[in-house]
Amino acid sequence: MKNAHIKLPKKFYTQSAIKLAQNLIGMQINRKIRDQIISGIIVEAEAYTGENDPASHAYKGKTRRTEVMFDEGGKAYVYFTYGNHYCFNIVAGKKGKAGAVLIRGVEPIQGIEIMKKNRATDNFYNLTNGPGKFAKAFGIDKSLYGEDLTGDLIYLTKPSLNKKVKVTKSKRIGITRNTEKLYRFFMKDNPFVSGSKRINNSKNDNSK
DNA sequence: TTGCGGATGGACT
DNA sequence: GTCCATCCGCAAC
Repeated sequence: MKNAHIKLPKKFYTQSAIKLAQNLIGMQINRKIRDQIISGIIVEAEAYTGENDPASHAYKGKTRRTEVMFDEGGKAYVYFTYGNHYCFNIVAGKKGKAGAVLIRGVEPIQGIEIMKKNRATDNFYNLTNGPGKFAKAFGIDKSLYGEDLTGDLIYLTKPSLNKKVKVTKSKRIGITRNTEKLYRFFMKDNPFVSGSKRINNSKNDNSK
């Protein structure tokens, strides 16, 4: 099988969560299920540093749930929230230092029929425009906790088309602590960014 | 052992 | 626009 894409090296993930979040925008994420590949471009991500970030799960220290966040960057941190939803994070930084990047929005480019099946919807623009939606569309669950992102099950690549990406930053979403920090990064004007609600076939201006 | 908060999404009005 | 289902990890007792 031809591999036009090159996997991002382990070293890429050892940068800080904040830098990693910015640099992940525009990268391609690939998921292999059985013999099928699902992939998409990351358009939205949030950084969670361990220290001095009360919004981070790792803020209170290492626990069984968060221990992978203290490991070396380049692994998957998957957690379950609100009883219904999985969220997928990429561990950042060096071993011993906590940090992770939450993937919030992805633009589908391959395996779209599988995503529609996983999400049980036909609405293309509603497949992956949110952390829980993305995880479900990509078949992500706790079995991927700690999975190496340079492996085969789920891995990141640099797209062959290396377009210049416009990255905007804002406050993070859905948290109650440390909300002022501008740790959320996203691709401007991309319909798969989660902030804009109610996206239909016709794009209305987001008045808010 | 119990109680509770949470980095959400979907159904419904 | 509003409300609510529903699981896991953690702290307290």
